[in-house]
Order: sequence, then C-alpha cells, then structure tokens
Amino acid sequence: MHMNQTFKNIDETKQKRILNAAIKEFAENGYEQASTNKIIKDAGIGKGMLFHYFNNKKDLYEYLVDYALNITNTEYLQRIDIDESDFIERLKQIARIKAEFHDNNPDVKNFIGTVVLNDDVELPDDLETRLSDFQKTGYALLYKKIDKSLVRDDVDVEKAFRLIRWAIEGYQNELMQQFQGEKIAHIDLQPYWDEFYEYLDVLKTTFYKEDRT
Amino acid sequence: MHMNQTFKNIDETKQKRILNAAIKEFAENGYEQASTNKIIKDAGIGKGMLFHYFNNKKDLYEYLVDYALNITNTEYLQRIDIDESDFIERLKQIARIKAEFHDNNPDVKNFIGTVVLNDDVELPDDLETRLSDFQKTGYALLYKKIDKSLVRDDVDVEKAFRLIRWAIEGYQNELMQQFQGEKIAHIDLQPYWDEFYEYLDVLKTTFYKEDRT
DNA sequence: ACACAATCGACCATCATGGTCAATACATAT
DNA sequence: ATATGTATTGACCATGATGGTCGATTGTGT
Repeated sequence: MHMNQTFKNIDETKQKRILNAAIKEFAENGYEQASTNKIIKDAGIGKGMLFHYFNNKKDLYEYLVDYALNITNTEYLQRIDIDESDFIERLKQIARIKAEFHDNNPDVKNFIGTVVLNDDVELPDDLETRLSDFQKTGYALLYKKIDKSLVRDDVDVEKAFRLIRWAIEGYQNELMQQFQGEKIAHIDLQPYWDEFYEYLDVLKTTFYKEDRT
Repeated sequence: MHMNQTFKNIDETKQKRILNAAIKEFAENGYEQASTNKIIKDAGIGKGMLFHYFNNKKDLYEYLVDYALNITNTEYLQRIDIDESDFIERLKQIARIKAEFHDNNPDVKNFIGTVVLNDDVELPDDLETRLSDFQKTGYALLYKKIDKSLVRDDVDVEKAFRLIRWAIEGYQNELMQQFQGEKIAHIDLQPYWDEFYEYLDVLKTTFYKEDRT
C-alpha cells in the first residue's frame, strides 16, 4: 500500500499505464506467478522505476488492491441508482454501468475477483476488512429497496430474483467469452444491447405479474 | 498421446492416481505453468517413472486430452437420455449425471475447459477435431428432440431455453463455489438437490404453459 | 555549468523447471 | 543362492525466470 511519493507526481496517463499493466498481470496470474518483468515491459518503463515507485512486489500488490477498491467504489458501486425499484430494470442499469466500468478499467473486476479468492497471500487488516465490506455492499445494492410486488404470486420471490440474476449473468458471461480477444472498442455493441433487452423482456413476461393494461 | 506400454500394465488404481494428479495440475495451471514435480509428488511416484511412462511433458499432456475426451464421452455424454423431451427435466437429468461424473473424475471437466481455451499449445490434428466434435455433441445433446410446445406462447422459445440454461448453470456455479475446498464427499447433498428441484419448479411455473389439470 | 532528480537495464543470487541416468530394489527363474 | 531382467528412485544438470540492486546515463531547472 505504501508507494514512493514520486509516483503520484508523474504524468497521470503514465500512472494509469503502470497500474493497468500491473493489475492485468496480477489478475491473470495471481500474486505469486505474476511477473514484475512482464509488468514493466507492458508498462514500457525500466525495471528500476517500478521498484523506485513501490519498494517491492508486495507493496505494489497492496497498493493495487487499495486502488482497485477505491476506483470500483467511485466508478461502479456509487453509480447504481438505488431508487430504481424494479429488479430487472436495476439489473439493466447495473449492466450498463458495469460495461462502462469495464471499458475504462479492464481487468479491475477480474483483479478483485482473484484477490478475494486468493488465500495464500495475507493483506493488512484494513484492506481485508475493506474487501469484505465491499462484497457486502455489492450484494446490498442489488436487493435494497426492491419492489417485491412485481413478481407473480405463485412463485417464491427470493428464488425468482436469484434465477433472474443468474440468467442475466449467464448471458453476460457468454458474451464476454465470445468477445474474448477481440478489441471490444472495435465492435458495435448496440445489437447486443438490443438483444439483451429482448431477454429482459422475456424475463419480465415470465416472472412478473401479468400486465393488465 | 504416445505412452510407454508399461503404463497400461501397472496397477489400475496407480494409473488413476497418476492421471488424476496430472489432470489436476494441468487443469489448475495450464500447460506451461503445470509442474511435473508437483505431479509426481501428488501421485506419489519418482520422477523417473513419469518420464518412463510418457516420454516428455507434451506426450503426457496429449495422452491426458485423449483420456479425458474418452472418459467424458463414455461416462457423461452417452449417459444422457435423449428421450426426455421436457427441457427442464433433461437439464435435471444432466445435473445428476454431471454430479456423479464430477465425483468420479474431479478436475476432468476443468481440464477440458482449459484445453479448449488454451491457444498457446497446439495439439495433433486428430485431437483438435475430436475436441471440437465434443463441443458440438454436447450442445446437440442439450437441445435435440426437445418438446418446444411446453413453453408458453408469448415468449421466444429459443430465448426461453437459453435463459433457463443460464439460470440453472448459475445455481450450480454458486453451489460449486460454496463447496470449494470442502471435501464434497463429507457433505449431505440431499438438501441441495431438494432446493435445486424447487428452483426447477419455479422455472416450470414461469416458463411453461399454465398447468390445466 | 552545476546540482539533482528521473530513468534505465545489466547484473545478482536464488530457485524451479523439464529431463537424464547411474544406482538400487525387487521379482522371477534356475 | 545366484543370476537375470525389470521397476523404481532421486540426485543431478543445464537452462531460464524470478524479485530486487545499483552504478551509470539522461533530463531538467537554475
């Protein structure tokens, strides 16, 4: 978590280049297997600089966890509008935020994922607690102030919500897998959003009360 | 793919021990990062034997792909009853087969998954074709001879099926994640099967035509 | 021209890797 | 018992990657 002050003073795009390179490497290989050599090559800096900014690998790692948590909070969690009480609409909204976040910070979500799973590296206590807080918050933002009355009466509401969530995540995962490798910037995403909305409509027809307009 | 004949002659449980150890290591770390040292330690054999049975790492890998494909075909794909025409019931059936398969051959599914994803190692042509055939077959067994008339008329059948599939996979993934680490043999799975069936019932109520009994 | 910070990459000790092979342990047959 | 042949081991090797250091070079501001 402790970096040299000089790091904060350098060009911001360079900072991002380094952070993104490091996050990508850690996300793909975990702490132990991640290579500082690959990071500096990817970031386009000399070896000396990395260990000048951050004393050692572990400090870099902890700084990244802190950074990733911060950025995820401000650019993801806080953008979720908790006043959208329709569950499916909220998931739609979250999907857009998630996509935008992924555009601006690829690998950050993956990185946090690997950090959460990783047993074999122990973080400082404060980071550890922030991590678990983060998970709870994410869960809460999904379900808080949701209008349960939209769901048809003949099914269990909790089960319905989870099924809806899983179905949507399944769609997203399949898309992600499909796009793997291709530069996402070069794809016209609109047709996929359209298709996504069609799926959401199906979910509404099936899980929500009959529309009596 | 080419192993020393002696391998086939040794004790069958020992064969399995070696194969499972190797599959686990490759599944968790991919081809390059997988360590033959860890494999022999896990299998409880000396270094010499591994390279006596299989000439080198790559031969071992190819033998494993062949083995995994065979076992998955005979113990998984071929067990699926294609005459169950109710989509959700077929998925239920597949879930049971999948669980049993996972019990007998942990890591095999993961292993094949990593093999499919891996670009940076090229298999012999025949294995490559068997791999893609395998994927097609798996897809076909899901949808062949399915009765589309069960789905309510006001939603797109294809979309409905995919949503159902994703929802169910989501449930299974969440369970898997939850069980991670704990020896699955020491858990009483029945309550989870019961819960699973409840979810299936919800899916039937929501996606199928109204039950007019 | 000077001071000082930023930056680089050759270099280091260490370690894990895939693979080898001389040496054993073991079994079987005579 | 002895001899023969096979199954098995693990110390050993060259190689390459690792995290980290540091003297040298470049750049900047005065």
